[in-house]
Amino acid sequence: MKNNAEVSKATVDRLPLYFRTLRQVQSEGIDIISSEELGRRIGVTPEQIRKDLASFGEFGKKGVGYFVRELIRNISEILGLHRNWNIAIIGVGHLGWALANYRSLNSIGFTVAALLDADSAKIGQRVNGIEVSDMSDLEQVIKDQDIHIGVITVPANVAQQTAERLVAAGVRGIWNFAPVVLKVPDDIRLVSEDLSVGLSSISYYLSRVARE
Amino acid sequence: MKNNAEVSKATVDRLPLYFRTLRQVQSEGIDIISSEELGRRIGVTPEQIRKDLASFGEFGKKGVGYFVRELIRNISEILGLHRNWNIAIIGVGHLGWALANYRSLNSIGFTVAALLDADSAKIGQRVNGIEVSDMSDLEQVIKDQDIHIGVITVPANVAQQTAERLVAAGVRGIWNFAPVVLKVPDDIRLVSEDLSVGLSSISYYLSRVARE
DNA sequence: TAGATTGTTAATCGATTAACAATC
DNA sequence: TAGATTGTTAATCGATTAACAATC
Repeated sequence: MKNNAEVSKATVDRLPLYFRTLRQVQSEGIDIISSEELGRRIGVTPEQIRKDLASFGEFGKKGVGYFVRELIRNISEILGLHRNWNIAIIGVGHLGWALANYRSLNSIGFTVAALLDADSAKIGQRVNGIEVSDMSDLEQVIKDQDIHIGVITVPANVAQQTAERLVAAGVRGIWNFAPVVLKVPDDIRLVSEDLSVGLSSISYYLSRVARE
Repeated sequence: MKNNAEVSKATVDRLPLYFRTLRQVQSEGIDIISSEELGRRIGVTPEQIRKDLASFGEFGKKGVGYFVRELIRNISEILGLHRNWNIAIIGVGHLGWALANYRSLNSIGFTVAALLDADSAKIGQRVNGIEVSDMSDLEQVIKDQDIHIGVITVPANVAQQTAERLVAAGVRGIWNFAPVVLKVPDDIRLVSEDLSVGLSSISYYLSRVARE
C-alpha cells in the first residue's frame, strides 16, 4: 500500500461503493473484473476507478484486470473494515431503532455494542438482543463496551451535549443523524448524515424540469 | 431569481443546510444575519455562502446583511419547499418505518401520502396514521395519491424492479435507501443514500490516525 | 506475438478562496 | 460620512478526464 501524499475525500467515499459492488460481483461467481465492467455496473468511468485504486497501490494486473477476491480484501483493509468496530447508538427513537436493526452494519464489520436512551420506558428493553442503557450511564457504558464510534440519533436540541459527552468518554468517531452542525475537536472523526439534503435536492430539480 | 447558466451541485446541496440554520436563527429572534455569522454557525466560509446565494439572485443588502425571514422564503422557493410534495414509502421495514415517522419531512414540505409493502402481515396496518397498502397495488396507489416522489426502502434484490414500477407509474423522483446502484431514465431525479459510506469513512480515518 | 487493460502523466474542468469595487 | 458587508471578478486549488506507455 502506498503511503504517499493525500487521497482525496471523493476517492475515499467511492471505496465503499466499489467494495459493495465487488462483493456482489463475487457472489455471482466472477473471479476477475476489468475497470471497464466494474465502472459499467457502478456508473462511474473506468479511469476514475483505476485512478482511485491506484492511489493505494497496484491492485490490478495489466492486460487482465482485477482479481475480485484480492481487491475486496485490499479495499476492506484500506477502509479498516477487516477489523471490528464497536458502535453505540445514542437515542433509541425511530431512527436509532432502525439502525440498531440494520443488518448491513454487521456485514461490513460494525457491531452495535450498546444502546442508550434517556426515556425510562425504553431503558432495560432489548432491541436486536441489546439492552437499552440509561443515558446517565453513558460514560461507563462507553468504557465497559469499548465503544469506538458513537451514533447520535437524539433530538437536535441535545445533540451537541451528547457529542461532547461521547468525546469526553473516549469515543473517536461520531456518526451524527441529528439535524444540527456539531462542533467537535479536530481529532474526532465526524460524519453527519443530513437526510433533508437528499430530499431537498430532488425537490429542487423537480421544480425546474417539466413543471406540471 | 437569476436564470442564467448552471448552479453547481455542491451549491444546491448546501442550501438545505442554510435553510435549516436560518430557521434556527429565526427561532432565536434574529432578523438580520451576515454571511460571516451564518458561516460561523454552519462551519462554511462567508465567501462560500455569498457565492452560493448570489448564484440565485441578490438576496442581501450591502453593508447590512441578509434579512432572515426573506432569505428563508427565497431559499425555500429555490428548493421547491414552498409547495407540497407527496411521497410514498415502498417497503415498511425498519428504515421505511422510521422514515414514515420522521417529523422533519413534514416540516420542510413533504407529506408521506402512502406506504406500501409486500408482507401481508403489514398490509392494512397503520403507521403514523397511514394505512400500509399492498405492493401489488403500487401503480394504483401512486395515481390515487398523486405521488411525486418514491422512497425505496425495500431489500436490495427487489430495488431495481421497484424503481422501474415507480417510474412506469409516473413518479418523477426517487429517494433510494437500498444498497444498490439503480438505473433509471435520465428525466427521473434519483438520489441514493448510502449509509455505508459515512460509517466506512469514519472507519477509514480512524484506521489511520493514532492507531491504538 | 497480438490484444487487452492497467497505472500514470498531462490536460481539462469545476469548485473554492481571495480580493475588492459597489453600496447600504 | 465612515464602517460594514454584499456581489462579482480573478486566482488558486482540487478533482476528473484523456491519452498513452508499460506490461501481462
